Amino acid sequence: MKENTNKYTIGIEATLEIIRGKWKGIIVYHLTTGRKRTYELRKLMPNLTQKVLTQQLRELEKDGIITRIIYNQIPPKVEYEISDYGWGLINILDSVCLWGEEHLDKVYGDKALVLKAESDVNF
Amino acid sequence: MKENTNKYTIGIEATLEIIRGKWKGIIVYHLTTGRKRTYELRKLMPNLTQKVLTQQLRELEKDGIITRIIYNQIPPKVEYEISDYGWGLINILDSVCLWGEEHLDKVYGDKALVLKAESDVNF
DNA sequence: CGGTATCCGACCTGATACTG
DNA sequence: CAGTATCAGGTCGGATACCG
Repeated sequence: MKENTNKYTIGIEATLEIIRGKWKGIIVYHLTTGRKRTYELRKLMPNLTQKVLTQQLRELEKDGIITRIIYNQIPPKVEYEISDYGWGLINILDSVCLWGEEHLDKVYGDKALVLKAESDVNF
Repeated sequence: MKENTNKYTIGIEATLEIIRGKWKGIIVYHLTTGRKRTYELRKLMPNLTQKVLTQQLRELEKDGIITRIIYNQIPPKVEYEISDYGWGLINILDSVCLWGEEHLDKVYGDKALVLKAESDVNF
């Protein structure tokens, strides 16, 4: 059943719904550097299991954030890419990320900066 | 035990962690219109139980987003207010909200606009 | 009035095994 | 290589009852 369709009161809820998934932020982050194959994503996120990865990718696809490109061949090949629509969200989230990093600085001090240095992109 | 201190890889994770709670967005939203007493918040969000409200407020407080003002008196009086630090986040989230609203338009069409009209503030 | 304690169910995530 | 199925564990939110 579950007719719990209590829709959002404010825009933030809608956005949150989309990136709430534990890994979605990181997945999208990795896609900002370019189209990726499934196993590439797996290598980039070793702690993320196949199942959950697929799951989260499906949701992101459903929300129109990413595009799934299927090469019909053997062995299978699938690539994921941020859609034009998705880029709109990402550009916005960029400032959120900056805030988040500053927040980390405040809360954890320098420790938080370690990982930051590992990437060029902010998001 | 649980030494799962796998800290964030990117800023977005930190921010998400803060507003991930199901009600946090809405709570903060209501506080944007000014300092509120506990029972005022409860009236504004009838579907939110006392326990969860307190819970989410505590977390927001821990993260420095809101301030808890305790009047030491009988009967008790407590007020919640967005901190200066919290406003920093909110200003940023504002553009996220706009995106969210547009997303709603895209996904649900006009239906999504109903609630939008009920408030002056974007967030 | 504001908050804590306890219990429970739903959901989300993860481990493992298997399919085309 | 990419994805599905199944099952188990943890976390979160919600209902209820009680305390200062």
